[in-house]
Parts: sequence; structure tokens; C-alpha cells
Amino acid sequence: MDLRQLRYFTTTVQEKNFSKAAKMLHISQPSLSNAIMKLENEVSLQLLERNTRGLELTEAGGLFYARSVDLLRRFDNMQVELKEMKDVGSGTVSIGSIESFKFWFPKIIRNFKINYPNIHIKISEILGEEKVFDSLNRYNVHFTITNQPINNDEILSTPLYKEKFMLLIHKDDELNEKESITFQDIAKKELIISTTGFQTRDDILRAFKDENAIPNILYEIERLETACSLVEEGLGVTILPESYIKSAATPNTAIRSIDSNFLERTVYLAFLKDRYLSPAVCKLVEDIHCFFRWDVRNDT
Amino acid sequence: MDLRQLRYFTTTVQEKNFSKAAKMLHISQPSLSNAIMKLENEVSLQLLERNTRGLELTEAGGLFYARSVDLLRRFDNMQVELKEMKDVGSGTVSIGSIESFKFWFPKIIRNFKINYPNIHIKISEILGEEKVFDSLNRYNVHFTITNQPINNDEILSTPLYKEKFMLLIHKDDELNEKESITFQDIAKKELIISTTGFQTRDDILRAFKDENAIPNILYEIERLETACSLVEEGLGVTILPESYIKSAATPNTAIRSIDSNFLERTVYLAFLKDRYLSPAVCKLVEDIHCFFRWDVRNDT
DNA sequence: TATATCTATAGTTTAAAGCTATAGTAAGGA
DNA sequence: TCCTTACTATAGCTTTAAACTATAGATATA
Repeated sequence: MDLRQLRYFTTTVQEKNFSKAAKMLHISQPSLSNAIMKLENEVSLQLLERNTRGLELTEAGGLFYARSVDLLRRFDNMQVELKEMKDVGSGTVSIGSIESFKFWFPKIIRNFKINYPNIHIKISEILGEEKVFDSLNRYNVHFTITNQPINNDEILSTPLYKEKFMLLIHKDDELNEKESITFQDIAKKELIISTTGFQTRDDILRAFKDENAIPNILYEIERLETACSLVEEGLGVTILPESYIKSAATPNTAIRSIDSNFLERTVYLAFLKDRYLSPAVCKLVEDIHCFFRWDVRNDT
Repeated sequence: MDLRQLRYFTTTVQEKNFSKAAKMLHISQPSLSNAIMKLENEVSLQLLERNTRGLELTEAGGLFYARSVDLLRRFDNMQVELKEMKDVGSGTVSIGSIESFKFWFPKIIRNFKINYPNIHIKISEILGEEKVFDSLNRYNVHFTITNQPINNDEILSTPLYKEKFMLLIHKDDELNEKESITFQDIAKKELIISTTGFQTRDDILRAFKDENAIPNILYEIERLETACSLVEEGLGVTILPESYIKSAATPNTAIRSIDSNFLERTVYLAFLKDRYLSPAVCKLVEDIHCFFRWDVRNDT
């Protein structure tokens, strides 16, 4: 048994069809049929139930599929690592990020580029908790900036900074007159919030829960910029990370703080403990840690 | 790149010698040389430093070796799982155990054998904490009875019972006259204890530490029976698990309890969360859990 | 210098993974 | 019911690459 067979098997399962899978794998259909049959003979177990129209996994097939996917992922990850060892100095740094990332990252990158001028930096927005896991485990990113404190056997996350959430309202909103704004006040308003999967959404909904308030969600948006525009048009209020909101203010809006202890999140840097990281990636991680250690010390 | 190449590479690294590795792998030396060279070309990295007399790993080689070993282990584990799926009902249950296991296990096995008369049971003594990990991860055992409360992402351990340690002394020993025996008393005596790596050793030494006493270790033994014999000859005292000591008593020895709260250990059943376990193994694990739940309830 | 011990190269054999062509099987439409 | 469609399996041939043997090259030890 070898990895080729695992690859053949997994794509066959995914395509639920020998002919299509064969096309995906750039081999002929009989070759694939043969390979799968040989595999089944080798383990003396039926792995696929060839039903009329479509394939079903047997119990053994299900186990074999799960294991194969895991093995292939690890194998592919190893090849990424080797490639990164080869391209040391001229490679890529892939970063997963949350929304407020872009406000502090440029400050760090300027200095970093002096040491590693040829490094290519790839930033992708990582939204929900599963995606954070997934993008790390699949080696899509070298590290990720997240509000999830993940700590398991494989992933290590270290806190970078704390960030408050602020309320963005139209300047003519009645709340702007109030001295102190509570969650109960916001509950009466029409709330603009990120759609499911976005990290800020979870933070905000948790705060509502902790404050025993029920949010009146009217708009669900994908980009925080959209939320700002809607507020500007007087269509509702929104809650945004502090770092973000500074750049979002326009003459027609007002930024107010909310009277709550729950509207604060910690932002972490998370990475795989065991993965090989090129010197460039290590340096960048170090720079980020330094930046915030210095930043925090400066604040106090 | 395929698993064959990983296997060739790892054994070459382990043997530090192409010719020997080739023999291990039942292939000719030129075939192996060729395979490794092809591998190095494929990843465009030198993996081995061919020094005069012996091989050295490069940095990339080291990473590749570590990953390969892990991948091969997982791959072999999968094959064990498939084999167990095939042999369901007539397979083997492999158990790792600590010393006191044998006193309660026969009670459970009698009933188990009614349901699974053809199952082969393999018991191996698992000594230190690393061995517990290793034997589980390498699929050497289906589960293990241990005094280590392991809980990580892969291994789950559930408590079975608590067990006191007792003191075994010669019947003429002066301690036999004392009403209450403390660790300070034992510290003055010549102690017989298991060698490094045995689970009881760690438990006992920890208790000495907690009681601020320094053990006077004179004999280190591998089998608890040896400890009993030595005590019978009047060569020292020993500390043994309660369940064990009942069968160890002879006319020339005396069993005494020790005045300490630290001489108790919890015994756990540990297994891999993610591994496929045959119905027989599941039933046996269930039987063991039931036995001790019932046993505990019966005690109180 | 000779010998032992190892790895690399050259050329050949062989196993198996791939191909094309085609047969077999079940579902769906006329 | 029969034909078409959409699949998978079988048969026989081709090609790739992994293995082999024989031998050359390199380096340390006697």
C-alpha cells in the first residue's frame, strides 16, 4: 500500500464516481478501478459499496478514508515544509488575520522589510474559529492573528494586546446626548453586525449575553466598512474594535464608549508548535511580539 | 515521493550506513543509494551528509526524518486498525498493565470470555510514563492500566480505583512493635524499591518527598516478588500496593499500614480517543469500568 | 602500499502501473 | 419492453521505474 492508492481512494470517495475521479487524477478509469480493487484485495476488506448511481463507504472504508485524508494532509504539509527550507530567504510569509490587524501591521512590516526585502507577504482574512484551526492545520498560513485563545497539543497561542469595542452612532442619534451608554440602551436600537463566522460577531454577541441584553439585529454585513456606511445613513448603530473605529469616523458619525466590562477582547498570535518556520517567519513573529511588549509597556 | 522512499530513508538514518540499511530492507545497496539520491533530487535538498565512516543528517534531513517517522507510524497504525476490522471477533486484545492489575483482572476476564471465547488476550507490563505513551501511540496496546493521569488531545484516561500502599516488614522487625508507623520511621530503615521506570517507584518516592523524608534505598529490584523475598530474609522493608501485598504475606513477614495521606494512588484506564477499537476491546473496557463502579459502590 | 569498507555508476531484468478497447450492468425515457 | 445513457469491470498490450549484478571510486586502517 502506498500514498498513491490513498490519493486515488480519497478522490474517488470525494467524487463519488470512478470516472470523474479518474479524470481528476489524470489517469484512465480502468486504471483507477484496478487500483481500488487491488487496494481492497490488499486489506481484504470491501471499502466501497458500488451502488447503482453513486458510491457508499463501508464502515472500514469510512475509517480508511478518515485516516487517508489525515495522512495525505500531513504528507503534503511535509512537502510544504521542505519547500520552505529550500527557498529560505526568498519565500513567502502567509498570515491569517482579523479585522484590526491592518492598523498595526504596517508599522511592523516596514522594519521587517529591511532585513528580508525579497520576502513575499500573503495576508488572508480568517473569520471563524474553525477556519483558524483549519488554515493552520492545512499549512495555509504560517501563523494567524485571532481573538481565539487556542491551546491544544499542536497549536500555541500567545496574547498580543487587548482591544476595546466602541459604539459607532449617527451624530444625531439620541444616544449621543446620553452621558453613559449601557447595553440596555443599545438593545433598543437597530444593530448592524458581522455575519456568522466573523470573529467580531462572536465577541459582541457574547457581551450581549453577559450583560443580559438581547440584541436587535437588523443588518448583517460582511465588511466593517459597510457597517460604517449604514451608520452614516442613520440606519442603525454598530459596535467595532477600537483600533478600527478611529479610521471609520466621519463628520456624520460619533464614537462613544459603552459602559460594560465585557466589551474587551484579547488578540492572540497562534501558530503550530511543531511546524518548521523559516527564519523570515520567526523574525516576523518575534517582531510582532516585541512590538506589543513595547507597546504595552509604553501604555502603562 | 512515496512511503517506500520514507521507509528507505528512515532505516538508512537509523543504520547510519547504506549497506546495512539495504540489508535490513531486503534490497541491494545500489538500489538504496539510487532511491535516496532520487529523493534528494526530488526535494532539491541534500538530506544526508556522506562523511567518511558514517552518515550525518542535514537540517532538512533532520526535519524530513522526524516527519517521516511520524508518518510511517501513523501509516502502520492504520494498517493495524484495518486488520482489526477484518479480524473482528477472533482478534487480540492487547493490554498494558501495572503490577496490581493481575489481582482484579481474572475476575473480569471470566465473564468476558463467555461473550468472546475466541479472543486472544495479550498482557504486557508497562513501566514508566513514557512507555505508557509510547505503547499507546505505537498501537502496541489497545489500552493500558496506569497510575498516570494522562489527558491530552489524543489520549483519554479515566479513573478506576484508588489504592493504598502498605509496608511489608519482617515479623521480628522493631517497627512491628510500634502502634503507628510514619515515614520518618521508614527513612531509618533499609528500603527495597523498584528500579527506575517502574510506576510504583515514582509513587513511593513522591510520597517520601511530600512527607519530607529521605528514603534509604538499599536494594533496587525489578520484580515485586523479589522485594518480598528480601523482606522475608530480613534484609530490609518494602512498600507495596495494597492489592499486591495481600498475596505477598508469609509467616515471616508482617503487613503494616503507614501513617500518611500521601501513600495513595489512583489507577486509570488510558486509551487513544481516535483509534478504532474492535467490539471485543470496547466490551472489555466497558466491563472494567462497570466492575469498578460496582466495586466502589459496594465498598461504601 | 595493500586491504577493508563503504558509496556511486552502468547496464540489464522484471514487476506493476498505465493505456485502449470493449464487455457488463443498472436506471431512465420513448 | 426496448433502447439509450452512464457507469464499472475485464482483457490484453505498453511503458515506466524499481530492482538486480557487476564493477568502479573513495577513504580509512593495517
